[in-house]
Amino acid sequence: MTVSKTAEKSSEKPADAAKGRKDTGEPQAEALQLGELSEQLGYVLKRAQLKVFENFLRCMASLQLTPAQFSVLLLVEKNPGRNQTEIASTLGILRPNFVAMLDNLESRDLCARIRSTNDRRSHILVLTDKGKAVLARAKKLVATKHEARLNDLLGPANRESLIEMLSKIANEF
Amino acid sequence: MTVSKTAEKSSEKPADAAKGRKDTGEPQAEALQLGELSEQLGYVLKRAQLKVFENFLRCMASLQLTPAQFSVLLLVEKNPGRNQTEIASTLGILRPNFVAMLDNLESRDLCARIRSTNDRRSHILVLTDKGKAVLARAKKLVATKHEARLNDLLGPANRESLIEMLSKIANEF
DNA sequence: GATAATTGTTATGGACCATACCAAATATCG
DNA sequence: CGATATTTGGTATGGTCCATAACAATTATC
Repeated sequence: MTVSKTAEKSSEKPADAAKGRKDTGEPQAEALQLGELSEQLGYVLKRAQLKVFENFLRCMASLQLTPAQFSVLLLVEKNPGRNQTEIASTLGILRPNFVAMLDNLESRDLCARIRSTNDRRSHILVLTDKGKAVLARAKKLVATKHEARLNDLLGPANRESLIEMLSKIANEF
Repeated sequence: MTVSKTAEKSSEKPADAAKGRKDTGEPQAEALQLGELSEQLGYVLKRAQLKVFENFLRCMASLQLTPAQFSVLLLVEKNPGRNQTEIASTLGILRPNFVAMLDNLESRDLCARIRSTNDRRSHILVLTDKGKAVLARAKKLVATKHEARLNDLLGPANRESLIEMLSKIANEF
């Protein structure tokens, strides 16, 4: 049981040992200067992404869904009857790596592979009833506990603006 | 040398086989619906981060610097005389994983470990002359080829706004 | 009907991340 | 002072994610 304990301690937040501590009077070494790093797109982007994923996992702890798994369920629900290759490639997942992922979801009875009658090579993907139910609960958790945090932090207008800019980067950079 | 070839082919861009292709008239299956996925913060954030890192690596191909290595050089330059633990923890890198990274940079004569005279346990980190020169060139490449792209894509005002919002998320989410 | 292409899969290796543990050096405290 | 605890850099190790090669079954192509 070392893993679960590890997840809570998390990896010591960067610049935390240096920045955000109350001065207790000890002769602590001065904090490091981030310098130009705090203006680097990649740096701040990666940092933000880690924080968001971390928060996502906490919010979904009761359902045991990772961001990747959630995205698969969302996509399968929106596009029922597609095969593994289509779902995987749309998410940027390579087919070999998608196999274990589906094995997991299927073993938990969240989705199912069905041999296509048209093309007996391919597996059609469908959400099970349990999968639909879990996804519905997941959506609510994400909306109320996760995405809501963004509104609290940035406000609705900025939130929309942020998503839009990130989409633009993801598609046109 | 399979790695470098791999980096160029990249992993097939998501939603590319479905979205951005000219209609050639073939009876292609219709594109998948992204649905709520395109509004998910984590999804679009991760996607954007991958694109940005990918572009960063291309821009730095001549210098062979990864984003992580670049951040180390930047931080050491800004904070000379700090030891491994301080630099690593500020960047969110665990000490054990920082060792190989420094071995690499040191073997390329970009930075050096110096035994501290005060505390003979710790290694003070310094950029070598070559390290300073390489970093200077790296900064120019990043500014002109990488970060400039963001201005072209979003405009200066939005760029600033984006960085600010991402910083806020990284620090307060 | 022979050959090529596609689908799901296995095996495998690399990159990155996290933990446990160790020796040397230092700090702490009786 | 000396025993004990802490810190630092390091090794070993395992997990997860990502990418490639190769394969059998099936389908498409010519």
